[in-house]
Amino acid sequence: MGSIRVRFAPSPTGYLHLGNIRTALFNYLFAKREGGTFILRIEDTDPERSEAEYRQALTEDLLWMGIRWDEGPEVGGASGPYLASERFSIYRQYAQTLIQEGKAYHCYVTEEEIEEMKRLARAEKRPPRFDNRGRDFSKAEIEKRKAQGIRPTVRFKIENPKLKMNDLVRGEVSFNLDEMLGDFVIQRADGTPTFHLAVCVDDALMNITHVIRGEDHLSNTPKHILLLEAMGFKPPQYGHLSLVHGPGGEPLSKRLESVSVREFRRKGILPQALANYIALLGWAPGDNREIFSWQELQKAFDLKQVNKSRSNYDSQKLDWVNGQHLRILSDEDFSRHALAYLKEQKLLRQDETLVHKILPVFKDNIEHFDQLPERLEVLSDDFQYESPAMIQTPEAKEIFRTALDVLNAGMLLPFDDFAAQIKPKVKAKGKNLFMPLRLALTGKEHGPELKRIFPLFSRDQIKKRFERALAS
RNA sequence: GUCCCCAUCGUCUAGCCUGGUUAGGACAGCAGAUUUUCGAUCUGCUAGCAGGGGUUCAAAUCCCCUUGGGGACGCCA
Repeated sequence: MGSIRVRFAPSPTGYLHLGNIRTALFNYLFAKREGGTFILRIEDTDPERSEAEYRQALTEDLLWMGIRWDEGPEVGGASGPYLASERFSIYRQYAQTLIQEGKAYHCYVTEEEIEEMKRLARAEKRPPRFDNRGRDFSKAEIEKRKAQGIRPTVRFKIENPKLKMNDLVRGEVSFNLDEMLGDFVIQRADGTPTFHLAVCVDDALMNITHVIRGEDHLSNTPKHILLLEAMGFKPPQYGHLSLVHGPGGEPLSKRLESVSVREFRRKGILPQALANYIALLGWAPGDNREIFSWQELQKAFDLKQVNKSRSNYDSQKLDWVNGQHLRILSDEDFSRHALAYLKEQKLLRQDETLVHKILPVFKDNIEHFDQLPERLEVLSDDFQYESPAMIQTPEAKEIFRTALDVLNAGMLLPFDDFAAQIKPKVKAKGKNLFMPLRLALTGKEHGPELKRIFPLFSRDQIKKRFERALAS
């Protein structure tokens, strides 16, 4: 089945968020599993909202995730161009043909009239659908409106009131179009196409076999099927993914920064961890596995097992998944990824070789990379103490004095032996002994095991730190 | 309002199609172990079939209704 062709067709009107990237991922996984083709198409049909910056960000985010398109911007392909804005003349042709065949018409109804109509409908508790009034304006009426300077839209005629489809994830779905759909606009008064015309023409011309998209498009699907058929094309198979919502159940929006792909990058989430987590939203492998590598994910993912109900984003579970992925990495891979992150986010403040050497120490200890800069403060000699009170007690001072004595008495010992020497000479023990030691050495209450941190410093550095703690 | 979709622990889910399970796993929470500290790790515990009616010897599972949630109803996508 190498003939599968899917597409991800975002509009460049904001940054990609969790829901968008999930749709992209499911398309990608679905296609790759069958050896199919994944196409990226930019749906910038609305010049007013589309921005080049977002287009750039979008491809960057996709690539970061590890999603590569076989056809699309930059890479090209046989069905290009892949920017809707470069295809306007094609859409216009199809609109023209539909008009000639009597399947669409120039509509001289103004936006003001439609507003008024909808307002009325709502007031009377009727569905606010277009009443098709522009369909049979008389010649005279049209001439009159033309004379007033009204530019027409092109509307597609809805003729079939009932429609059934078989959705890849939801099964059989039927629509009663009579109640909900009026003739809809396929070309704006300024001659630009609407999304409906563009997707249908593009999907058909690009030979898309499966359209996997968000459930918000489910009610658009009858429009698309009707349009496609009117143009003489066979509609693709549709699959509508349930939407992901925020932690409180609120809908995700492109303005919600906390769920944007860029925010996850900033936070230092690994792309494979994000993919792993996102895939688990609405899909489960059937066994009890939770952690997947990219390869395992590609192998295991099956659109048939995607469930129909909505899900909520839970940052705690994402963090956990990311932590698991971090721990799977070898020390070397961890350092490489972490360093790349620090550089990308411009957070590298210390000597690179030194940082590279110390990084593995934190591998078992963090959930995402943005916790690193704070941890790396141990490398500088003048860090702030997280809880100054803890090193100012008489017991703490006693510990520091003893530590200095031990240091001065002989050579630098491994941490366990070092601690063992201090222990019998001071009153404090357990937590009360180790917390002051940790504070004096690292300035923090949390961190890796002290015996891993200890060997990274010279005897002089250690001495200085205890002297400083003693003086604080 | 109308149409469409959905409904298992607080959250993500398995089980539903093909009725018989102590309703399984994970995150979070709580407790313990370990680490002479925190974190990480390990073990255990708490917690769920939205409600009502059918069908059936038997219903999370099949059917209907109610309720709740979501989506669509744009010259946005």
